[in-house]
Amino acid sequence: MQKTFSISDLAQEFGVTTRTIRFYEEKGLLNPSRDGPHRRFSAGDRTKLRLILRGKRLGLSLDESAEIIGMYGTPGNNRRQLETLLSRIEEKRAELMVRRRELDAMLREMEQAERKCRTAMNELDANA
Amino acid sequence: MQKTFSISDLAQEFGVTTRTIRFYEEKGLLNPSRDGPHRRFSAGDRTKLRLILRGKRLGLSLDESAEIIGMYGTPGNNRRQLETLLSRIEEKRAELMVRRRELDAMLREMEQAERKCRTAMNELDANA
DNA sequence: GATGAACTTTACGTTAACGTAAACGATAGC
DNA sequence: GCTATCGTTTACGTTAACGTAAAGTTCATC
Repeated sequence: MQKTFSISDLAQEFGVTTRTIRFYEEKGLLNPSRDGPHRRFSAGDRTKLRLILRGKRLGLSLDESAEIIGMYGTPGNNRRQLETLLSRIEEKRAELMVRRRELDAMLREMEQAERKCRTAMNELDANA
Repeated sequence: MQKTFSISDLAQEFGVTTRTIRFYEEKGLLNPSRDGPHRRFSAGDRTKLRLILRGKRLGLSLDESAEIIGMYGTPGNNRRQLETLLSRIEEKRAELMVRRRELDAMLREMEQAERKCRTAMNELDANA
């Protein structure tokens, strides 16, 4: 008795078109079950969609998001698989931390631009 | 006697092709002067290129990067212009802060995945 | 003065991520 | 039984951000 979602449910909730969702399925990022010809999305699919869209906002490609999502599942039971997974996680995490630093730098620069702007406005006021 | 850079200087320094740099000029993101037919890039151009490429890594489009770079120059002297600029800066800054929160969330999730992975490995060790 | 390296312009090609349109099926309400 | 709504598949179109190839120029150097 799990809750499921239609394609337009998800499209509306996340502000994307149904075409987008079908495209993600086509690429293997989503695996809805079928109710006749109609897609039925699980809560897991919904979560994946949320992660994909967040990844997009952060500048990740769909393939990158797929890779990251793949890291979230239950890890395998094989030693070598676990080690491979762990190193891939570490690698991605390092990448993301670099991005975070760059983002922080950009934010600081914008704060500086804002200060310059306010200073210029104050000077206008002073000369009025 | 300012230092300038050739197109291949910058291409090599930043690990992009010359085509990429010409493309950015074509789009108005860079404005090198000319030495005969050859482009001469100033330190300012170099900085802009650096900002563009950083923007790309953060998932910004070239147009978005251009907009942000435009915010860094010396602000105008007109009151209305200043107010417009200030609100655009504020808007972009808010956007970037949202991204930062999302990036942090993703990083936390990856740390969690890493812990799960390590736990699984420890269990393998224990049962050996 | 021929060669090679670095540069130029012009122009068509490519990939990711969808948009858009056509043509069709199921189902609910009037 | 007609129509509207929601879904389906198939297939070609579009945009951003370059890649790639062709054909020519300039300048140092052998």
